[in-house]
Amino acid sequence: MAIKMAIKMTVTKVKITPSVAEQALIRLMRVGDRLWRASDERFSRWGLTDNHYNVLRILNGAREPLAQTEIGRQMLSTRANVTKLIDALEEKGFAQRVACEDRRVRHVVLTDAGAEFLATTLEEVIGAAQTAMKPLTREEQKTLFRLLGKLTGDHER
Amino acid sequence: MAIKMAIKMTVTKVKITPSVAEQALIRLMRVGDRLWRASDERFSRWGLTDNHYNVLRILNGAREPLAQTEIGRQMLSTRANVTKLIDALEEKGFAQRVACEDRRVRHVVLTDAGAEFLATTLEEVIGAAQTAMKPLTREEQKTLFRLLGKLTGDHER
DNA sequence: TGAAAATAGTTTCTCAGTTGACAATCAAGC
DNA sequence: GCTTGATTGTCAACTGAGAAACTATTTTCA
Repeated sequence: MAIKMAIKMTVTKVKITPSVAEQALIRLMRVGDRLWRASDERFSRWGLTDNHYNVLRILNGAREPLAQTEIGRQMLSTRANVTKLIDALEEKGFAQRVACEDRRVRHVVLTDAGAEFLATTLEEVIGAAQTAMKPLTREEQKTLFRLLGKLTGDHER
Repeated sequence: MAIKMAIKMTVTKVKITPSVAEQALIRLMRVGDRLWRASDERFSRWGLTDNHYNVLRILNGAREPLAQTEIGRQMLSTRANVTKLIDALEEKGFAQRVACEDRRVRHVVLTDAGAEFLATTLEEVIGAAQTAMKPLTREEQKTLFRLLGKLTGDHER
């Protein structure tokens, strides 16, 4: 069916011919968004957000107890938000705040329960990553990794 | 200063050796997140979110008036959210709802003011995209685009 | 030393976005 | 035709994150 009312319609359009750069950028943001959503959905089944899980992984990877600020820095989040994330993780028994010499800071450590949770869920999380990346060959995955790194200067590390 | 209290610390750790797939996935989500933040900050100067701007671009690219549901579908957002986005854009005079034959649906069109806003801001937006993508050569940008498309099946379109 | 600046964490407020319920309208099947 | 089921948009309640103000500490340096 043709749309009839389009006769007196505003036809002012801005001519946009997206450059390669912009097309790539848009697709990148789009794919990232989609992945975040999928990830969020997965973790919500465990009553967590991906950010909570992220904290657990960071704690697990740390050799020493981390200050909350440091956690926030690693995950590009604010101190205020870290406070809330740790509150929730403590409530669940997955993390614990411990005192620090510097009485301003509170260190956070993974509890045994937190480690166990990580261990039991890890398989699924990794599996999901594998599935998400499956359309790409191993070489392509490496290329993607390298290009993304180059994009943000991370390839130097 | 060494941390002393680490003596009776929980040392339970889960051994995680991230696969190539997972590393690429994490970096992808991370980069996407960073780009969204940058984008959000840019648009906030105009009193908009990137999603508002996204709607404007979608409207601009459409040949016919779009139903709100269709807009939501294109930008992976919910109907309820589209309602609020359009409310805001109408308030600003950048978009307008028009009646439709099917009286359930409300079509949305870009107004002249909206088109003008797009035109005046486009240069900066495109410039920002160019800057963000600058670390990659044109070839690499294409590769990135292709790989991302392959990842989500978009390369078929 | 002691006052000012800096830092860590918390709290409060706000905001964009999602979920779920709802009314209005259309489509399908009997 | 008429009723049942789908679809569209809206509203209210909730959620997660950010910004700014605040407290408690520590550091700086005059």
